[in-house]
Amino acid sequence: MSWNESTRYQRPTRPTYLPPHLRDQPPITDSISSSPSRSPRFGRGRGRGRGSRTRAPNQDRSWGGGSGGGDRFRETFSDPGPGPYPYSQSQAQPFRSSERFDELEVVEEGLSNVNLDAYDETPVETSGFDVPPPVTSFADVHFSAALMENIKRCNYVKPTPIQRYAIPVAMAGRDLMACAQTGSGKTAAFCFPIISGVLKDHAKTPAQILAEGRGMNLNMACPLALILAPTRELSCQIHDEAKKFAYKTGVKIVVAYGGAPIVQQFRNLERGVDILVATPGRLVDMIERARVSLRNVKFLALDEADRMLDMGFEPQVRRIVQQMEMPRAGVRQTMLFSATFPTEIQKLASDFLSNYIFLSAGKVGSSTDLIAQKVQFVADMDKKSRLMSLLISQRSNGSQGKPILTLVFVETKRGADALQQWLSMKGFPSIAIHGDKVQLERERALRSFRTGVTPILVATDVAARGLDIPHVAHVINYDLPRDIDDYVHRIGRTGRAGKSGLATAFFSDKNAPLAKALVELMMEANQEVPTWLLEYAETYSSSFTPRVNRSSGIKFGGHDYRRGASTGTENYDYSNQIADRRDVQPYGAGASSSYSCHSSDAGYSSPARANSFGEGLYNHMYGYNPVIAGGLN
DNA sequence: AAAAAAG
Repeated sequence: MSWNESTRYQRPTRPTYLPPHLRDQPPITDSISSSPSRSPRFGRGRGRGRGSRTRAPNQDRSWGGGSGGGDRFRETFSDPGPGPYPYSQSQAQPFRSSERFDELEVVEEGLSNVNLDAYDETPVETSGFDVPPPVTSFADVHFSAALMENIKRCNYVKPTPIQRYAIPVAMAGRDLMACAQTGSGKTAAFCFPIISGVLKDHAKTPAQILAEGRGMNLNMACPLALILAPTRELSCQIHDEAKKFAYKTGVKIVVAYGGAPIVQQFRNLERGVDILVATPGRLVDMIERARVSLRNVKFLALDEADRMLDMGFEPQVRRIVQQMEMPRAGVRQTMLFSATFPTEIQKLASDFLSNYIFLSAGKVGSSTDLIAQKVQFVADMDKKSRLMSLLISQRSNGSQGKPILTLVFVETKRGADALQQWLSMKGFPSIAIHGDKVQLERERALRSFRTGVTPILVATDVAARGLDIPHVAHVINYDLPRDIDDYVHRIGRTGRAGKSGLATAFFSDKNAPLAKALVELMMEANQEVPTWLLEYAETYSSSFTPRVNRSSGIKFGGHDYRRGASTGTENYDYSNQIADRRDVQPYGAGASSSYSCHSSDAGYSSPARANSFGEGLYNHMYGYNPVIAGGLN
């Protein structure tokens, strides 16, 4: 890196005396560059020299050694080490989270064991003005050496489709609305460019920074980037992941969310923050207390953006984005990511964007055919026994004695507790997570599930979106959601990072409104649809749905709504699609199946394909149990 | 009639 550290402007992060005549002024004096450096609280902790003193003593600096420790690092990192369960790799330490979340498993494997070829065939749609061309490798992007090193450390070998397209767009400073299948690496797609952007900002001279009118602020954090997420756990996860990407770059990342002591989070902010990851409520609180200002935000990312803009969240998010000190669209860079993007939400979201590029990676509907989807008709009163049958048979088919991580979604918080207690009573090690639990319990539940201590997690939709829990082999929709988008996100907790997974849904009478959308989604993903479900779909849609209905029809987005706009004086460049080959490794030992497929019609796969490996996994888990196998469909 | 997000 060529910047001269001694002349770098260090943004203040702690109440520091500033002569009144310098406040909120762009002073020319060089006292700015020398004054901050005297304070040990200043600086961004570049990992050496003065910066390292600013690190919290409990921050994890024990691994990785110096810049020459790369090889040793890789060795440690790729070895999960001994543990009760093979996924306890966070205990190998390389990217252990710091501070109070060091107990939260950071099991994100980068995309190390991942079969990236599974994504090669993904069709990608792009639209908007002057779409920057995709890259084929991270090396094609102009990332700084430190960031590139971290990308390697995380074992990111090559970019996923969404990363190939989104990263150049983001690096070009363009606004972005991105729709990509669950588990395909969205977090990295916005984190890499943001970290890169922050690094470029760090390289600026004091004069450049002051010329932008960015003054010092007493006791008020002014992050350069803001990442919003809909749940506390997701914001933690993004924080943990972003920290790995920013390791030893000096980029400071802080997380803020409710249910945890705000003072601790203030303390974290005081140490300096470049990138703030937050849930909306806590962020608003902090802004109102004048401990955070959004005035310097240059990068805004909304993860699960469609959720952030749905009915419950929209006012809060709109307030943050439009009514606080946030620079307006076009001044800041805004990136919205989700696996689903209903048209109505796209319209709302376009308020936040300026001349944006729309990306859609994955098949229409954004469900993935890496997930084998099964639907069983189960009357409500029979659900418990059916669940038990499923669990018993997969228990006996577990590979090598390892528990099969099973995520069971229910409708209500009370229902989650009740089912979990019943399961525990019946001898199934399980734990529940929902929004009525105190934060510590929520985190404990997640950890206990991740590590396999309780291989069954009963959850509400709090766990439906974004959470990356490696090795979830089975998602059971004990209660189906009302909204097909939620279904897409729920089943997306399995089949992540190129692995295949299984999703089983219990469909009861009251789910009739979902039938049509479910059928369309399953057909899109080349899943076998039971005939009774087809009948449900037809019956319900003909007699109960006079016209296009909220819960029927494909509404996940996957296409730029501007394409359909009749006001189109603009010329969009549509449908840039790629197709290649794929190989898939399912979870579990015995049942690997792979294939390759060349497709010329832009990635729409043959019906036989998805089922071929889906059935492999399915048979692996259930094929030996005639009772269960016979009871399906 | 649900869940989530501030306390």
